[in-house]
Amino acid sequence: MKPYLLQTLKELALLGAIKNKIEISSIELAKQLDTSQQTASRYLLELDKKNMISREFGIKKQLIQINSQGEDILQKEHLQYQQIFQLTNRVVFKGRVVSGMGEGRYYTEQDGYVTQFKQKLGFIPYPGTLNVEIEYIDRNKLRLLKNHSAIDIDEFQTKNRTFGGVKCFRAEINGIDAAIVLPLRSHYSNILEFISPEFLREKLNINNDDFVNIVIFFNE
Amino acid sequence: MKPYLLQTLKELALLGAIKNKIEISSIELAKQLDTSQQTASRYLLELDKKNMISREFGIKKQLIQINSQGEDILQKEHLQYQQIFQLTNRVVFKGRVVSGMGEGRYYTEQDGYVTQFKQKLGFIPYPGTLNVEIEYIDRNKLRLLKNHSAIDIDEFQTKNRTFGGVKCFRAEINGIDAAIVLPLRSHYSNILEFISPEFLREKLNINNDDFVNIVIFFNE
DNA sequence: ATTACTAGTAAGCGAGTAT
DNA sequence: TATACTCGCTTACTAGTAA
Repeated sequence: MKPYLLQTLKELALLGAIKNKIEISSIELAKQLDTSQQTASRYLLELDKKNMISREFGIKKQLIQINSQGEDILQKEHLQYQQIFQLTNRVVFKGRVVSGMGEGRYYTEQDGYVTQFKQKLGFIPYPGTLNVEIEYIDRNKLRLLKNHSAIDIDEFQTKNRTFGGVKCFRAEINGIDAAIVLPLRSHYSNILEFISPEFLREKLNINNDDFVNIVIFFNE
Repeated sequence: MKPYLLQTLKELALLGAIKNKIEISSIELAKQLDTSQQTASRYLLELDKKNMISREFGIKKQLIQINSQGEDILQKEHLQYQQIFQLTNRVVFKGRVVSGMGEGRYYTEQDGYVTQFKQKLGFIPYPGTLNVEIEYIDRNKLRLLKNHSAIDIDEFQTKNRTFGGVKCFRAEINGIDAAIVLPLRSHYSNILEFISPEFLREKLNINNDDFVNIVIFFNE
């Protein structure tokens, strides 16, 4: 979708062309878009050709209505602006499944963690973590995790050693409820570790190198 | 604001560049925008020149943050999408003050109307109506008034004649509370008639041909 | 009145490449 | 590695005007 066509579609929507036919001449539209009559006419032809709008010609002006395909595009755009300004209680990532070092299983089976997961997240994790490497471009968003208060899993002792504290956020991976765990004493990483009551690889039917969609939720 | 610069700004915002500096190379941005590295670089130069973003150059990539001017633009855009999809409980017009035929005063002083205005709108109107001719382009939105349920003022009889029913909507004119009255038995008009507890021409300090901003509210 | 074609001009694009 | 310049090519724009 060319940016100028999107703007044109938005302008038509603002004039009420989503649910109704609106009566507008190319010169009026041109004035709204601050361009020439010829350009407005061309935009309408392009939108019509792309099946974004329907047109009817009267004796004088034309009747224009945005059809479902055009409305979809506007709604997607709206969603993006909501993501920027409204839905700051969540952040969206894309990533690729990678294999862990096997240590996820060791940690997620420690009683000291398990009881806290049960209490604070409401589930006992399936042993092991699913590791997802965040897409290069989305790594900028990782710092958002530092700015939001997490669900804190406290450090604890066994007779052998100390297990460090962990931060958690509720999350979805390909639409399935899960949580991410961020060890407090670890440096910045591009890999997120997921825990879930179920075996995610099986539940989601995913393997290494598969792409997944991730949503992370912040507490209010 | 050129449409493609707006799109670029939106993409940067989606990557988190509103509150944070994000680390992004021109080639990464190019991939997001589905264009070439050179074009992405040029867009960033243009945005910088227009003071929409701030840039810092590290050894490798650049750090980019959207500044307040850029954020304003995005917020205006967001507002427009909200107007399209969310704030359908209101509609916005621009118009020009015109003189009525003097009959507004006759009608707004009829007891049969006054008591209903008091009861259903909560105020006794200042005698007379303020007439506003709706901007040509905004006339498309007038039909929205037909699709929403109004505050109904019933018809009534005096010993001399029958006064017809009227539909009302709460409204604002240049930010001041008022209401519009639409006679049921009248054809489609490009002129809206306002009533208000106060003398609007004085209160708003407006004369014929002055432009006014109108918001009309629908019940819930 | 309109819409929209033609044609000449301006703006935008990206491969190559300097830095 | 980056960013961003030059320059040839393409796309977009609008004045004039036909329909």
